[in-house]
Amino acid sequence: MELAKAYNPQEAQEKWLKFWNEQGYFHSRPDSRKPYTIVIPPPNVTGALHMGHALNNTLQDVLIRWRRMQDYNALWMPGTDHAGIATQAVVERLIMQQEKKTRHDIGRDRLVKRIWEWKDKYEARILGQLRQLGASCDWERTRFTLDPICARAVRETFFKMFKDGLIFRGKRLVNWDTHLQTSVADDETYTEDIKGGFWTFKYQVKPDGEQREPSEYISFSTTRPETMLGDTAICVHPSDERYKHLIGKSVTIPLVNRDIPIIADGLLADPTLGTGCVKVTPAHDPNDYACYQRNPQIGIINILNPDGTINENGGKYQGMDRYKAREAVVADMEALGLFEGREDRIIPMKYSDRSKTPIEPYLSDQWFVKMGDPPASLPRERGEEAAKTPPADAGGSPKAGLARMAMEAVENGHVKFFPERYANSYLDWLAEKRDWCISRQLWWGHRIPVWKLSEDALFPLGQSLGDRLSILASWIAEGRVAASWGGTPLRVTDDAWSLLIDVAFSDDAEFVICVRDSEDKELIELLESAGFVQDPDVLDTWFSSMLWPHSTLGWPEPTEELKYYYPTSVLVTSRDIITLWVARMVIAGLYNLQQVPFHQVYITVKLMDGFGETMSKSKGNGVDPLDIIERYGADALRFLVMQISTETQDARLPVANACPHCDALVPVKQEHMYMRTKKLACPNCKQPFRPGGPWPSDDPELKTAKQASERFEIGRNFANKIWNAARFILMNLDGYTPHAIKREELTLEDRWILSRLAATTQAVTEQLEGYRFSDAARSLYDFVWSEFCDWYLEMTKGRLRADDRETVQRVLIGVLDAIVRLVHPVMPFVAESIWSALNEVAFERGLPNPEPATESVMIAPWPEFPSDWRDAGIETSIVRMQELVRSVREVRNRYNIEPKTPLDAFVKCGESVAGDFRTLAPFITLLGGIGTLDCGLAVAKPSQAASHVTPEFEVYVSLAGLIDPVAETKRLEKQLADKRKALQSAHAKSENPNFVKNAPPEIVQQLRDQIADLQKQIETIEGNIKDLQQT
RNA sequence: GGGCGCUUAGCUCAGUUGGCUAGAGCACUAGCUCGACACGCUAGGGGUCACAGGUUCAAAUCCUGUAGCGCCCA
Repeated sequence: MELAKAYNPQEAQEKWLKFWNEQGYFHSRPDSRKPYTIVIPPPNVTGALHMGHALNNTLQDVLIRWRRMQDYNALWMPGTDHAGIATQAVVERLIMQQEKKTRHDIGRDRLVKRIWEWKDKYEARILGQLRQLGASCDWERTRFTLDPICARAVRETFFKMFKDGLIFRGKRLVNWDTHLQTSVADDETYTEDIKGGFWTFKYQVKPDGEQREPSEYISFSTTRPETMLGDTAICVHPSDERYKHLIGKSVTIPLVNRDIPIIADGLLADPTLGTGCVKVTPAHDPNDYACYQRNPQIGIINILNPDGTINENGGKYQGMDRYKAREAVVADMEALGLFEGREDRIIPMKYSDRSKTPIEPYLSDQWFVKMGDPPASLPRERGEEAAKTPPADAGGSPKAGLARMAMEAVENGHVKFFPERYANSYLDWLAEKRDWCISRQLWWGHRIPVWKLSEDALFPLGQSLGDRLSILASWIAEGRVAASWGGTPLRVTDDAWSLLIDVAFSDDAEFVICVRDSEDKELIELLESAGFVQDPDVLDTWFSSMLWPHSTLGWPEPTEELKYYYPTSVLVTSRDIITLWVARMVIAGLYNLQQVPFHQVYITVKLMDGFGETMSKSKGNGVDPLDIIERYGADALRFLVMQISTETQDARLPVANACPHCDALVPVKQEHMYMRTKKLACPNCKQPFRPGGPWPSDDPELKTAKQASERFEIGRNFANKIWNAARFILMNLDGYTPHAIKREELTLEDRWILSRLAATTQAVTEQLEGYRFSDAARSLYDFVWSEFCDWYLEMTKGRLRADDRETVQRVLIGVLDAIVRLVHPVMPFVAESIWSALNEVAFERGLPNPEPATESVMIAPWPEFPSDWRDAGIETSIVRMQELVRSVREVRNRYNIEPKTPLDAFVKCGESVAGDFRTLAPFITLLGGIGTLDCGLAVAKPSQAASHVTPEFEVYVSLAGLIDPVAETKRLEKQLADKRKALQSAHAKSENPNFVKNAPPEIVQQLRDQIADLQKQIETIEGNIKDLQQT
């Protein structure tokens, strides 16, 4: 049988994806085997997958395919994330472009419908990309964070937390996007330096009531004068002598005619900056807000409407846009003679990534999850289930809050990070125990299941107060709702009811009810008809993502899957969501199930472009995995991913444009990014093209380049190398019969390759166990290419032409079979191609005893060989042979001698080395192109010869009539100088008495041996130089 | 500002707890169409391991500092 001359990745991908799918190999269901589970980090449905996703998912597939071969019941759970704000913003922008309408124009229901359509489209695209990559996900189980199963988990978790008092309502300074009119998370903003101003104003200090002092002024500077309208204090440093006497006095803000105090705060005011004195606007500046929290007596005033105009607190400026108000404030202050100056200044300005408009810090009502520990004096406020702590698997201390529980899971080793150092980011972040703001002013997401009593609907339930309370009490008792009043969860106890009544008549505190089941329509209707309205906000996307490891398995239903697959085995993700996602998943797992969601977390490297910049679509330095798969094949992409997955943080991937005319690769330069360059001339064919990038549409005039990177060639070449090794073997299988192999039938080189195979198999297994992907790729590459192909295959060529070739055929097939299995997790397509070809001609195969093969390599057992196959002696013999062969080849190359002209070689060496060489003589002569090979202690060196000296043998290649004594002498002298230098440093070391005293004996002995070898080699080379001069 | 990393050949990267004369792939140079493979074969050139100190018998490796770069958190 004969394979095609080169491996065709496209053909293989198409064929095997279909086959695997039809066979159902990706599907897993609980059985008696040990489970191995990975949940995919769900990609956002916002857009298509990029190389970073390809990297992350390749590694997961490698692990899944490998463990599946190890007879684990492997489940890879796929799915996608609704990615609240990102997806909504994309669709809103699209609608604006196409129809010039805002979300308010089209309304909530229609917008959400449009986003679902977007989601369907991109989900299909993303899952298609994963399939092309070869991802062996269990597609039948595909989930979406907004589907009914996940929604149920979200609802139940929210309800539980609400009931346990872990969810509360609070004020918070948020990043407000005045354009989209929503808050955005910190990671949805970016900062740019802009030209701004730095204004200095002064206020008159109010004299004390008793004393009548001459007027004194206090000066301060600001980059945002309009916020003056919301100032509630002037702040100085407590140690600042200039202002000490003013602390406790007050000033009047003339524009709104309000008195504010002068306070001291060492954290906010910096005496070395400007006037040393700052204004405090708690509602519109994070630092000022922190100051307010330390000094709550100063109060807090919000001056902005959601659209960025000034509200009623801004007095006569009400209704003005904030930037118009800034001008007006400056002008008015100047008119009052309180303006002292303005200078230009570069200011870091925070922008919303979604609308590209400036962010305003804005105080608003939000829902939070409490992360800290409950106060020691209070009983643990947890539901019955969670109260069973400490969790069986997590070692949570009984009084731990959510953050503390998750920290303990890592501290106690229930969750391990690879590389270990990432545990620090996790622990540091959790240690802050900052409450988590979970509400988002969006329409796309899980709606917050809380109903509030509207202000004008008092006493809504039933006829009398008693009826109302008993209805509510019965709902709470049935577990259908949880309620809170003024932030205090209500329980059906006498004490709690009396508390309720107190609060109800004393305060305007909010009365809120959380409904457990979205299908409890009757109850919801009753609530709404009684004047309750549902909170319009949705939950932060991470609230549903944190449940992913158990929501996908059907929680809160006690499913068979949940019991079998949870906790999962490992999470593979990127380091920038350790806090946002990983930590919260641990929290959710412990809270809902008392068990960690995964035992190990592998953090992948981050991909950079050739300039060390992170890849992004907007820069145009990103790469579409499908372009790479099309150009180099999925196996090539996957191999590169393995190769760059080292323990360090970043991996650079220089990107090039593939010329659409001649296919030459043109490196991407920084000036091409961000669509800055519209047209490039190909340096090869001189034709113009448009560089790849985030272009919104095709250009009919100018073809756009696809992106590529030379670095994928290594994987493509490697796949082809394996393919051709298989091709060679399959061409030489005439007369193959399966049979057990006896050790005594094996030749030296057979035992060598089996020794190396056993070593490689063990190494790769250990490397995968330790997530050392790059090392595993290297082990495979070196063994297959540099040992099996370069040497062993060459050594079999003579034997395959001889009559007694059964043994070598069996060894060849056996090693190939093992290679294909070892390579399969990384390069499944080329592996399956070779496997199926082998199945046709050598269905029964394997070492040491042949067995019928499985129908697919996917379900073949992972190789494992007896450790006594390792043979250090034989490995040394072969290494020695390789050096001999290389030294002869080197002479041939140096003298430019035709490959066909045989060279005579004389090897002076000890008897045991000579014995090895004689055994291997057929290969040495073949591989080195040697005519006569003479070895032994008594070998005479030829008069005109090139020489090569090693500690164990000296080679002389006869060069009668060809030798150039001058050049040869020069070369030997260079060698001599190197050896002498090495000897000198070795001597210096060995003569140091401390070395002998302190170094381990084997190191000392090693050095002595080395010195002896060097001395002998130096003598020999000196002799050879002398001989050369005599010819 | 705090934390975590990185800096080794022209480029991209290895270098496991300090221990032979620092490696690989690509690129480069020279030579090979000999039936597995030009996505290849053979050989070669190329590095003061960012810099400055220190610890040690011994430092690319450990410590301190400096410079540059990246990421996370504030």
